[in-house]
Amino acid sequence: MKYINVYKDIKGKILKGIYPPGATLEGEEIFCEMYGLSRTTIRKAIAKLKQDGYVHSRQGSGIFVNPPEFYEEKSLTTISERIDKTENIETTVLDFKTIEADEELSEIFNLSIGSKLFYYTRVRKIVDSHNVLEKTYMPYYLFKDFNKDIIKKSVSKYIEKDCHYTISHDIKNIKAINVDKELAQLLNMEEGSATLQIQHKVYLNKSILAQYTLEIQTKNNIRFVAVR
Amino acid sequence: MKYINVYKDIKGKILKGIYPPGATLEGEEIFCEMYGLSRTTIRKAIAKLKQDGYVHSRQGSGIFVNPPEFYEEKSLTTISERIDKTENIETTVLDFKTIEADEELSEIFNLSIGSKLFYYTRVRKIVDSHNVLEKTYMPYYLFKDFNKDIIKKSVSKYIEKDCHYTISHDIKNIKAINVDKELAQLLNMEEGSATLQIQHKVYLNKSILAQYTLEIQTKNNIRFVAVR
DNA sequence: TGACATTTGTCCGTATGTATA
DNA sequence: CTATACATACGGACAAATGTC
Repeated sequence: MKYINVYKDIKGKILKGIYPPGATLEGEEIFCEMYGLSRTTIRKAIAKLKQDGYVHSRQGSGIFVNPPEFYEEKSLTTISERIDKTENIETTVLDFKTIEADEELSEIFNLSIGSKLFYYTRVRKIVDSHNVLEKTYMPYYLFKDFNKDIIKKSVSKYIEKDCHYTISHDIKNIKAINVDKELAQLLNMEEGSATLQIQHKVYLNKSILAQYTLEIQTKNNIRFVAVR
Repeated sequence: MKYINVYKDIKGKILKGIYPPGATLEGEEIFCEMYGLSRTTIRKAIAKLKQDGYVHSRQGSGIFVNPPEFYEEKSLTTISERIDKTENIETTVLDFKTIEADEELSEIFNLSIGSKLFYYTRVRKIVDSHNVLEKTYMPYYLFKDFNKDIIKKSVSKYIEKDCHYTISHDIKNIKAINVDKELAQLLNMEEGSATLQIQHKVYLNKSILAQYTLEIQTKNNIRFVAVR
């Protein structure tokens, strides 16, 4: 875990402005001496910095600090994930109950029609930012002791820490939708206007679907940065 | 470049189904013998396979082939980039002219109002798939010999190969919009319905904006996969 | 429960290739 | 042309997680 410390150290210096955007970093050899580590380890740290968009490198030239838009708001951080990092989120649970799967849901979860599912909706307000409405479905047979308190906190923590499930991957589909009457009222938007809907599926090992969420954000915008 | 050959070989076998989803790959040591390469090199190839979503690995366990949704349609490949790979695109140029920057454009490009810009619109039909409408602006002072023939082919190649500029990065913003009358006719969509608009900025070194594109796709859907 | 072999992860030192200035 | 700096590659050693007996 030495390389991760180097990564954190350099990342911190970039975020603090000690290495400003456009700056040339010390060469790999210098870093080796500075941290007293081998070049392999330094390069692993640099590789992670590159992967996360903090720096880029050119052979024969050097390692350069990227401008902030490279690493801000990257890769579609929907709110679900941000909860673990900042506590600047107000959560209101609107609804929580168990329902029976209709045809659509049974197909999504690959369960028989009528199977029990947990269903909840919540609004999350990112302080000084936008609102998010989430509608989530989770199969009952996987999460028997699921309850309302968990929803106010972090559901993903519950899945991984309390239930000891391993989250394998998630798939997000982004779509434009017209705001309906219900949404318009809840999020204070204009009926019929266009907004982004994010469909979010969380999978456990063996492609078991653990969570199906529809997210609507009042902020009609998602940004990506790609480095050549 | 040895590792990239290994990468391509294994990737090919995954795509051909020789390694089906869920399969366990040969261990690293076996690969070393098979390809006659060191473990470092094999690991570099595996690392790239992991990065591109083809496989994942667990310490103490092995290297496993991911299901197709892990590597399909990843990371928002807008059409602009796909042109280099497949020739299955029909391009129709609808408009090509020079215009003068209004307030909005002058701000986007950081130029004074009235500066000359190239402007073109084109429709691209992905064979057996969907349509894309692009509206693009490019500053005149950077691309004096720009012409209609280039637009029919690859503009990004023109920027890099012919003009010898280096593309530093690009930023994409996704937004939901209501389809207006013009769009509805061009792309055979319903007026007022919601669809995705991708705003695409291409930057050269020193944060010079070389290209500003608004893209609208008839396919109202973008997918992402993230692996834990 | 514990011991053990297997497999990936991390790390070191060194050498050579290649793009850049 | 030369020096510099990153990229690729080799081989070896130990750590940590996993699965099995």
